[in-house]
Amino acid sequence: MKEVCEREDEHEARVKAAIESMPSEDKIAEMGARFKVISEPSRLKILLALSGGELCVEHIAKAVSGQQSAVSHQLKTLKDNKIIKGRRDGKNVLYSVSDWHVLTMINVAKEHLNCE
Amino acid sequence: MKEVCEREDEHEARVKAAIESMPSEDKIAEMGARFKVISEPSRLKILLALSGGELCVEHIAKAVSGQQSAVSHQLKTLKDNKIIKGRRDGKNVLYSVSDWHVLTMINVAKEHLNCE
DNA sequence: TTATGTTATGAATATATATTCATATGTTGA
DNA sequence: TCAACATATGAATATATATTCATAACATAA
Repeated sequence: MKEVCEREDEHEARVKAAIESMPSEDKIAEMGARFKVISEPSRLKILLALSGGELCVEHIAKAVSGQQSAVSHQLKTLKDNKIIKGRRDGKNVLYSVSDWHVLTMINVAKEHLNCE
Repeated sequence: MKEVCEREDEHEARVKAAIESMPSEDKIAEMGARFKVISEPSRLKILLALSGGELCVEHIAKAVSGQQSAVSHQLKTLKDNKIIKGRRDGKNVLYSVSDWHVLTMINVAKEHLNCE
């Protein structure tokens, strides 16, 4: 086995541990997909808006100053990735955050920003 | 003011609150950038590998089964976004996660996945 | 059923960015 | 200074996806 750096033993053990505990490609892809969905500013704004409670599409659009069509596309993406859920209420569909994990992550990210 | 849906008062109050507490465009862009950087599977793998401690570039490449050049590009992106930091150690550069917030987010995401 | 209001979606365009290859830069020891 | 190794980077290509416009689908009330 070729020596890679000055700290071969220490690093080699970590590489081994990393490989063994590395989630499957599928799991990683799914985790990444969640982060990616949250990462887009337009969707992040929607989530921040929804953190106060459920809203209908037009009200979401008002809250984020976006167009109906764009917001609807974004809502679909968020829903497909199980970040939010929707329920019909008469003519409207009311959306809300589906999981506290999402809000936790967003709050940790906010905190991260403030720590600098 | 035009009525938007059946729950006008409730929603209107939330829209107002959302707009008032909405972070600046810059802050949102920065938060989004962080999530985006973490979202790419190749970079997520690197972070998972680094969660066990610092590693040099070639060992990172081994841990994630990636090529040196690609890994180096990814490391630069992670570093530019303050997700990781590097320190020189002789011929090598050792990288490590720069902030517990990052690991917290990743762990919350893992948990989120397992809850389904 | 029709008119109206609300939300969703298909297609096109524009933009962003991950990866690769080739090569440059930087570090150490002889 | 030179040789060998480790890491970084520029440019090109390929791919992904956000937004817009136009329109479809759905729900309600009359």
